[in-house]
Amino acid sequence: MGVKQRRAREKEDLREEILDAARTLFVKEGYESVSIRKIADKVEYSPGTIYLYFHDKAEIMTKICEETFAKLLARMEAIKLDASPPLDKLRRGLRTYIQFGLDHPNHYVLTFVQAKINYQAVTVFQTTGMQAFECMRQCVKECVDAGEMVTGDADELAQTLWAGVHGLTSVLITCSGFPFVERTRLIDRMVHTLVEGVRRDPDT
Amino acid sequence: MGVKQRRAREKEDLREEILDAARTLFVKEGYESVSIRKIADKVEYSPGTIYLYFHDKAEIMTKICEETFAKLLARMEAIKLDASPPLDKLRRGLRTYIQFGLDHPNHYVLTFVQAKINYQAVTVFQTTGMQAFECMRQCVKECVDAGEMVTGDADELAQTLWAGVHGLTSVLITCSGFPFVERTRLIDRMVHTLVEGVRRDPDT
Amino acid sequence: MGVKQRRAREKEDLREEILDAARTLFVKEGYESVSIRKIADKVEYSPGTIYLYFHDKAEIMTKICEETFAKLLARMEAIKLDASPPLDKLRRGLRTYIQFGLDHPNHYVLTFVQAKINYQAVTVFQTTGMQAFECMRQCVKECVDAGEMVTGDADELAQTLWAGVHGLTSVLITCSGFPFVERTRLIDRMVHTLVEGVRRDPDT
Amino acid sequence: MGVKQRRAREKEDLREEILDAARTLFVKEGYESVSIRKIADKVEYSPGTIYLYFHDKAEIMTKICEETFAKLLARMEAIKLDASPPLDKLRRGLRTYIQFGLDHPNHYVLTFVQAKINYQAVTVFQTTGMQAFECMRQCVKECVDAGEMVTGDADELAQTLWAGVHGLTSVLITCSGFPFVERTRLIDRMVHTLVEGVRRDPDT
DNA sequence: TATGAATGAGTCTTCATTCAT
DNA sequence: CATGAATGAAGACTCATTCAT
Repeated sequence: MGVKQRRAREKEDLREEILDAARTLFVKEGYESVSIRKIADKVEYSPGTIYLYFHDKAEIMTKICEETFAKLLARMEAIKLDASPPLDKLRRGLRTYIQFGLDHPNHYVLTFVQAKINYQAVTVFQTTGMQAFECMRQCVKECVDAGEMVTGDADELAQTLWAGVHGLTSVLITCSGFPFVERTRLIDRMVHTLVEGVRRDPDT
Repeated sequence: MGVKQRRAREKEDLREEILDAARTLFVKEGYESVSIRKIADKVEYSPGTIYLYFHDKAEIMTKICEETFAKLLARMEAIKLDASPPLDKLRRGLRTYIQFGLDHPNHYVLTFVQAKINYQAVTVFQTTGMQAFECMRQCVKECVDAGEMVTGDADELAQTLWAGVHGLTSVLITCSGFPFVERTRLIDRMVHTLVEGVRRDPDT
Repeated sequence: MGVKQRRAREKEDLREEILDAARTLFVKEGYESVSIRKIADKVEYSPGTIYLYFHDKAEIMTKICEETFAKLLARMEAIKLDASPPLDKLRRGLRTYIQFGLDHPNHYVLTFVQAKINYQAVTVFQTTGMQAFECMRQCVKECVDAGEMVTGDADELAQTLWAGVHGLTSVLITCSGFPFVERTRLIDRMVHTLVEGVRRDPDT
Repeated sequence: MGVKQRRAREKEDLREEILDAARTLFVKEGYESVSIRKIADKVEYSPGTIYLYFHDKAEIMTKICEETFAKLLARMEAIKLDASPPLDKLRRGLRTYIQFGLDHPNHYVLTFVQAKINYQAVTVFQTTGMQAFECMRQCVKECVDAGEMVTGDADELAQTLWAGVHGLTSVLITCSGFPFVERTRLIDRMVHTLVEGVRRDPDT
């Protein structure tokens, strides 16, 4: 039985290697510009071998998106356990999202910027993707319920906050030529601005 | 001389038709997935004809980006004439940016989302693009100078605001499947949130 | 009538300009690699205009070959008037042939090297081309008749001599990288060798 | 291991078939006029397959030239072993060269006539090509050293002889329409003429 | 499991040529 | 006479995919 397991692990290993290679290449050169051959070369297997692990090129992209969402979801769900006051929890949530993008820029840009364009990995967006968004919605909901936030639809507020952090995350990753001020200052400012912007006016 | 002029106009017309067709296709299928043939088919001319109007495929993309920035810049510069109080002017600037994206979604997404990835139209980003950003920075500067805004680097603040409105604009255009709340509410909320977020605490 | 003549001359001029441009380009880049557009650009007319002067691209090549043979024939026929002793006349004929090639390397290589490959300008080879060869055959014939040459078929001898001078002419033009000894020495040597080689052994 | 070997041989076979097809077509229609498709059609494979064997069209030409020089060099080097008197050896060398061209007309004309014009296979000309020429130079040198030849630079003499035999070889192959006298007589005559032409005058 | 060979459809691009003006 | 616009066919080359081994 040991052999079978090792085989399974090895198989899983190669699968992961292929995903790694593809992700890197997709980000660097764009989905369409990456050929199966290039991926095969990078993992040092023949092009045909790729097809033993993935049905076609599109499936590779799909798997990468799924991976991304799974990773993101894991991080976001960890927030749920946070017992800080609601607004702090929200702040942490926003930071976590941005940090996730910066920690996995390839995953992030591929999934949230390229995938929407070059490829329709629709399903995963509507399942795991929504779950991740749901985490943020929860944080907002708690603030609203705690009376810490301006009155308003939790969806509306959550979508606004998400759009804000996504905006910063994506430009930080993609606009490499832009003369940004120091990254941490920008992140702090964004989080601060968004939270202050939706916070209930203290003296009302 | 009339003939020559008519000719010139017709030529300009086809040029514009090609740009329109290309823009639509690029947005729908991604730069790399759009072949010259597809563009030619769409305008109902032969592939060779495209080359009478553009040097190559890349030039088509470049021209679209230039067009976009020129349009955006025109709208943003109009803000400068606005004589409203600084914060109002800033609000108007943010709304103008978002509205521009929604009015020209193809232009916007191509230039601000795809171009950065699939293609390097570097120059125009560093010239006209920076000019457009400069408009926003000016608005921010005025608020700071008028003491209406939290103390802080104008660049830092302007970059934060831009990232915010870009975030909303891009998700509204690209995440067509997402269950957004009503668009105008979201825009209002974003503008309100960002401005309140950077505004000087009134009682300090 | 003067206008008509001028027009006719101008027309002839452009025709010649086109031939000049084409010849140069054909030699530099090869027949197939030269487009009508390149020729048109070089003479600063539109591609369509070329077709007012030549039926198609092949005809341009044909005309160049005809021109070449006409020029060659003119030079070779001048030899006929030479009243020197037969062997001297032959020597002069051989030199004239080589010199023609070196004076008009473009013409020569195009007609005698490229045309045979890229294009079949058959007719002119069999008419003017044969006339030029006939001149050489005449020279040989005179030597034979004067008893200055080894007994043998005049055709056989003439063909040998022609092959010899053609060999030298063509390698001098085309093998630009080869470390040839000084050109005049080589020409002298070739002419000397060929003539001594076919000369009647003096003591028999 | 037998399978691998058979595979390797089959691969080598197709490679050779492609070279054969290309050589024939290049000679008949000229390098530029032959498309990869035409070659593919001739060997009854798809165009893409050609690229599994050669990097690009130019490489096919390069390989043909290399093949030619290798074959020529082999024949010429065999001469070195010849123990005949110097002049006989030289005669044999000249004949060998001509015969090589007539035995491999496609190889010859491609390499020595077309390649120089349509294509720059520079390297091989300067290596193997020079080695082949060196053989002829050796033969000449031996004659000079043995006092059998007119005094003179061995390079000058060798170049003259080579130009002579090349001239005959190339016209015999390319001027198919020309009314040549019988081929063997022409060859005999050329060899005889050249050798007599450079031979030391016996009574000096 | 892995591969090497093969292919058909497609890529961007160029070109000789035509024709209305 | 001259041209600018247009095109259909073809160019070299790439690629996702299949399949026999």
